[in-house]
Amino acid sequence: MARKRRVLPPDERKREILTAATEVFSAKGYRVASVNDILEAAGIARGTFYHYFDSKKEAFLELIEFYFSEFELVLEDCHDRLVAALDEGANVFDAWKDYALGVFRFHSENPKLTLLIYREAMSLDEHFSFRVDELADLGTTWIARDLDEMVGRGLIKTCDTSLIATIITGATVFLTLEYIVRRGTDDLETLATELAMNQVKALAPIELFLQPEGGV
Amino acid sequence: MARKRRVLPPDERKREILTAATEVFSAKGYRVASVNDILEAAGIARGTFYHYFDSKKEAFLELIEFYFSEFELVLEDCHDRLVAALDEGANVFDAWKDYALGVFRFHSENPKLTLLIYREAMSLDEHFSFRVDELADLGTTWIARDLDEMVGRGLIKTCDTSLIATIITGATVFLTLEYIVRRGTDDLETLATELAMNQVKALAPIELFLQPEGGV
Amino acid sequence: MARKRRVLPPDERKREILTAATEVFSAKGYRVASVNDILEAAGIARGTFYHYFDSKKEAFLELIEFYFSEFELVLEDCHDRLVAALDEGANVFDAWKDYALGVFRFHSENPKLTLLIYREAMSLDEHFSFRVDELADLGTTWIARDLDEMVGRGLIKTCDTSLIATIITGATVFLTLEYIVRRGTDDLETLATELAMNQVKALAPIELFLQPEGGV
Amino acid sequence: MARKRRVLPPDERKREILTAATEVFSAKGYRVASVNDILEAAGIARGTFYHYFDSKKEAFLELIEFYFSEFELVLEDCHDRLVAALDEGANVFDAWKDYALGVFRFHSENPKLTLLIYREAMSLDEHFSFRVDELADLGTTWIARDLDEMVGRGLIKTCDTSLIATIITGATVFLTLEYIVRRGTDDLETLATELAMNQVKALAPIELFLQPEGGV
DNA sequence: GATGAATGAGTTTTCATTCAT
DNA sequence: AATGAATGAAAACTCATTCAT
Repeated sequence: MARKRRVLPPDERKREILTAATEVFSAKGYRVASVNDILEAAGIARGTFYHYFDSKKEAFLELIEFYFSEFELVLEDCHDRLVAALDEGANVFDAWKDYALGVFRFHSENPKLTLLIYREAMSLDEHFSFRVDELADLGTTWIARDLDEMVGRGLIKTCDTSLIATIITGATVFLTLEYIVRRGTDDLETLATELAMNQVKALAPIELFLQPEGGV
Repeated sequence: MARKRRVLPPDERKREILTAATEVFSAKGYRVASVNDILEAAGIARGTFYHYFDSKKEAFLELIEFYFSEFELVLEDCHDRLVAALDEGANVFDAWKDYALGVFRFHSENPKLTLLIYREAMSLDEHFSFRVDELADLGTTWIARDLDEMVGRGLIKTCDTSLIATIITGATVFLTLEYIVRRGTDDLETLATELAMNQVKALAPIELFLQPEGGV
Repeated sequence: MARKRRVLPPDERKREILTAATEVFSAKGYRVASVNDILEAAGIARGTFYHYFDSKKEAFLELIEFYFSEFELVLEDCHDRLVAALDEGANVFDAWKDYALGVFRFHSENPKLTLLIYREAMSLDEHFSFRVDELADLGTTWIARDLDEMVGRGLIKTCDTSLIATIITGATVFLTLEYIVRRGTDDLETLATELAMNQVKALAPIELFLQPEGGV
Repeated sequence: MARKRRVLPPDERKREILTAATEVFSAKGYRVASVNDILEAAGIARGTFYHYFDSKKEAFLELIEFYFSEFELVLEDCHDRLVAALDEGANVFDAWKDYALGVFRFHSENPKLTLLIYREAMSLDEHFSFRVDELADLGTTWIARDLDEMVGRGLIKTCDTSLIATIITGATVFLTLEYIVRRGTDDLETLATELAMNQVKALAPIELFLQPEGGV
């Protein structure tokens, strides 16, 4: 009675399902998206899904884990390049812009997954909160570490790097969601330039320009 | 087995239910939270809930609408005070800090509601997306308008105010969620100072301190 | 806190409620009609309804009982007049037409109640079936009795009077519902004439007119 | 506790459910019958019901549609046979009796469905009224058409065929419900004979036997 | 491996009825 | 008498998961 039996190498089939799941989860959110939606999107039968995943949740977690591991690699790479650049005496702006570009590029290559992650990150579903807390911290932690590095080198002023990291993370996330995910812009260069410039100025070690009384 | 019948004036009872609903929705999210959870939290019977609200969704929407209307008032007030301050020749930093303080204070007074809103705002549940898009724009729009105002007065440099507004919104939201909602800090003053300082510097009209080539 | 307290003599208030109930029940049917609908139609509060009736069902039964007792009176009266007419040597047609007219007139004066009764009579709700069976039989029984009377007098042919009574009841009910209730006709005279003529011919004692073979 | 899993071909299972639904709906009426009742009657789990029908209402509509389409076929067939018989010079009584027999036989084969339909037809539930109006008209329309045919051929007297059709429909419905559905009689022959005889006499073109004034 | 019919726990919602005021 | 807030049993429906084929 089976409609069609498309036999596929396990890995390929699994990837197909995960792609469909990304689509569906990012479009509807974890809760609203039903296994049915995924079946339809993937063009498979009910049983097939459960052959590859123990549950809807597990499929979702696999996507999250993928994002996490990839993003961590990106952050690691960005960090390495930042340190290398600073070691070579590059200016802060260029180094920082390069950093931002790396982050934006990663999200630009995975817009659906990005949307899915940030949605669910905020929604703090009891079942995922353990991972989600990590996510909230992941970017902030790396950035704070790199800010400390730069403060240590005297490239930026002494400051509450943790708080500034939160500011930068928020700015980055919102730019990503608004410009990359929502508007689908390709001009990551400009985005990175603006963000880097903004923070480089804000954190510049020289304080001359601010007069206590009167206009700036 | 029967619960004691607690008769209350309608307004009071409704407020009770909405408070319980805020608690529950912010703890679990709209989808996961069940009407049952609300009943328990509010200590009422099933019928009582439906006596005051046509549906779970309607109760939720009432909370959202409350946040929106209140927040809009706050933004309006902040704007008015900003313009007044600038008219009186106050410096940009003080004016901006005051602005940020207003926003932080509002969220500090409604941490549960704030969490709830930002969660659901991001989770983009099909049913609320119409409101959610507004939310994303609400802050950004007001801020962009005020940035334009300041650019016009020559108080900050000419820039893509819409993009900068996105940065500021992101920074504000993340600070709010991390420091006010999550850590429950009371020191809004410091938060506002840091945020204002950060952006006032970043947007200062004088460019002396940043050399195009070479270290900062 | 009470909106308005319209104090009324008990009987009048009760009649008001029953009128509203008739309206509502006939418009929606017993099951679909809610106590709420009745409250709205009667312009009273919840408690007031339950002050006069123990339950929705009881209010409904009161309407049914009213119909039954009134209709029984009508049938009794019709029967008496039929016998009297026959005693006086009136022709069957005139007597029968008069009979039908009585029945039609009663329903014409209570169209809402009639609709309500026939609806619910058929719907055989477990709770009312005991009454409903009676209703189904009420008309049929009386008619069968009067047919027997006429057979006895040799005014109509010998026949299965119970079966014929069913036919006549069905015809009467359908004419009532279609012409009186649905179309709201006032011309009961024609209706009665047609029905009487139809049955008087069908039951005429002379059989001449039907040739075994060929057309009628 | 778990019920044994009975796997069945979809068509068979669906038929099972519809049969159970007919049973339940005809016994309790659409409103009072619960999905639970159907589950019990069909020996299936809740989910199975909703696997085959989107809602209780849809299952009910499917039954209604089945009745309608089948009954229409019966009426069409009866009509064709009536015309054929008349063309061949058969007498009105035989032709008409055959007609009635067709209708009775159909209902005799589906007594539960018949009861269900007439119940709900009268109960005019808001959700089904659209279909119900059709039902009321379906029989009447076909009969009126066939009466016109016979009037045209001079086989019966000129008359208000629409009104007479209402009479015949009412008579037929009541005979069906009382004798076939309620008493479960098998003797459709007698029923058809009586009904046909009744109306053939009533509508005979010859008027000799009835004197306008005076006894019959 | 693949299929999809079957399951049932869990949810939202309705509404007749009760009872404190 | 009259009010309407409060109750909760019962109903419809959802959907992740299981399992016979």
